[in-house]
Amino acid sequence: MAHHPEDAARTRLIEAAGEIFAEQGYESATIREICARAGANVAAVNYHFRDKLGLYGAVIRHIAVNPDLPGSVSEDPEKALRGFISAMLGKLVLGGQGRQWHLRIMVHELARPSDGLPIIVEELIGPRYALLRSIISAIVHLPSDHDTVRLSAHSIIGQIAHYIHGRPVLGHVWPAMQFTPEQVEQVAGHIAEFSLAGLRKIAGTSKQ
Amino acid sequence: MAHHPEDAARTRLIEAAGEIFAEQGYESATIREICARAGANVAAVNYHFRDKLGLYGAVIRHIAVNPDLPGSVSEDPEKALRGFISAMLGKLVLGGQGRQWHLRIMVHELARPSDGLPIIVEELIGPRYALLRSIISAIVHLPSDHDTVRLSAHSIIGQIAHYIHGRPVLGHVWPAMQFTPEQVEQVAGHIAEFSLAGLRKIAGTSKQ
DNA sequence: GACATCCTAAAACACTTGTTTTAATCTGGT
DNA sequence: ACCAGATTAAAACAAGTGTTTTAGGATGTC
Repeated sequence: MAHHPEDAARTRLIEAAGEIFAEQGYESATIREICARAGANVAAVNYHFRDKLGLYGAVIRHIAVNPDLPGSVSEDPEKALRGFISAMLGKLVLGGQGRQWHLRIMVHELARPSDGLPIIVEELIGPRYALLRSIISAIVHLPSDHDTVRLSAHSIIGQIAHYIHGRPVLGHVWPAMQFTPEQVEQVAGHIAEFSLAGLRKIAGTSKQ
Repeated sequence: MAHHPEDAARTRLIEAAGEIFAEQGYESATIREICARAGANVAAVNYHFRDKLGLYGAVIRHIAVNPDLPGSVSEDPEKALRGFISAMLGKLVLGGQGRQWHLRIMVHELARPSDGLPIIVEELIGPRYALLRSIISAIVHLPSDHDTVRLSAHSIIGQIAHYIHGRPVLGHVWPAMQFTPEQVEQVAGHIAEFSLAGLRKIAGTSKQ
C-alpha cells in the first residue's frame, strides 16, 4: 500500500495540523493554512482523512500513542500535585519544543468545544482528570469520585486553564505579567500553594 | 432626529444582540440571527451601528449604564467574597431573567477574545477585577496591586469561568452535575471555601 | 514498456459570513 | 397634499470556509 516513503504527505499534514489546532483551536484552524504549512494541496486532507474532523481525530490518535502521564501517584501526593500543576502550566504556556501541543488542544476544547470533543475527552481529558482526582483523593482522604474531589479537581483545572486562554485579557489588566519562565514558575507555585491550602482544609474537616 | 417612537428597531437590535452575544460570544453570533430575533432587516445593524463591532459596543455601553456592582467592600471581606462568587456564578449559570447577560459576554471574552476585547476590559472586566482585588486585599492584608493579590484574583476568576465554558466537558466527565440551583450553590460554596483557605494561608504567611 | 494503483494539483462547488447597494416606504412639518 | 429626511426591505456583493471534481503525474509490478 505505502508506495511512498512513509506516506510523507500524510505525516506532514498531521504534524502541521497538530501545531495549528493547538494554536487556534479546531474551529478557527483552516484546512488551507494547515495544507500550506504542510506543503500539501487542499484536497490532500480529504483524500487522506476524509474531512477536517477525520484529520482532527488522526492528530489526537497520533499523540495518544506516546502518553506523557506518570503511571501512578507518587509516594508524596502533595509533591505529585505540585508536579502536575507545574508540568501542565509549563508545557502549556512555554510552548515547549517537540510535539506537545496535545495539552493546548485539550485546553482549547475546554474553552470552546467542537465536534471533536468526544475524542478529546476520551483520549486526553479523561486520563488526566482521573490522575488529578487520584492525587487529590490521596491528599484529602476521600474516594476518587467524591463530589468534593471532583469540585477540587475542577478548581485546579480552572485555574490552570484560565492562564492559557485568558492571556490576552491579562495583557490588558496586568501588563507586568509577561509569562517569562520565572513568572510562569511563580504562577505555578501560587496555584499549587493556593490549592494545597484548600485541599488541606478539606482534609481537616472531612477527617473529624 | 428621532422621528420614530424611541427608535424601536435600534433598541430591539441591542436587546436581541445582547442575548445572542451572551449565548454564543462575539465571533459565533451572526448578524442574521440577531436581526431575525429582533424582527429587523440585516441592513439595519449597518444603518444604526455601522458594523458588527459597533453593535457590540452599543450593547456594552447600554448595560454599562446600570451597573450591578456594590459601591464598597462590605465590612466583612470574607462575606463579601462569598457573595461575589455566589452572585457571579448564579447569574452566569442560572441565566437569570432580566438583561443580565453582560457577565456571560464577559466570560466569553475571557475564553476567546474578539476585536471588542478592549471595550469589554474597560467597561466590564476592569471594575469587577478591581472590586475582587480590593476584597482579597482586605483578607490577606496586602496592597491591592500586589502580585499575590493579582494571582489570587485570577485563581478565583479562573474557577468561576471554568464552570461556565467548561459545561459541555463536564457533561462528559461528570454527568451527575446537572447545574440545578442546589448544585450551583454547592459549587459556589466550594469555590468560596476552597479559595478562602488559600487566602487565609497567604494572610498567615505574609503577616509573619 | 505497458498497466493499474496510489497520490497530487488546480479549479470549481456550495455554503456562510459581514457588508453594501438600490429602491421603496414611512414620518412629520409646511 | 406635498416634500425632505429618516427608516426599512430585498437583493446582491465580496471574501472565506469545507468539500468535491477532474485530470494529471508518480511508482512499483508484470
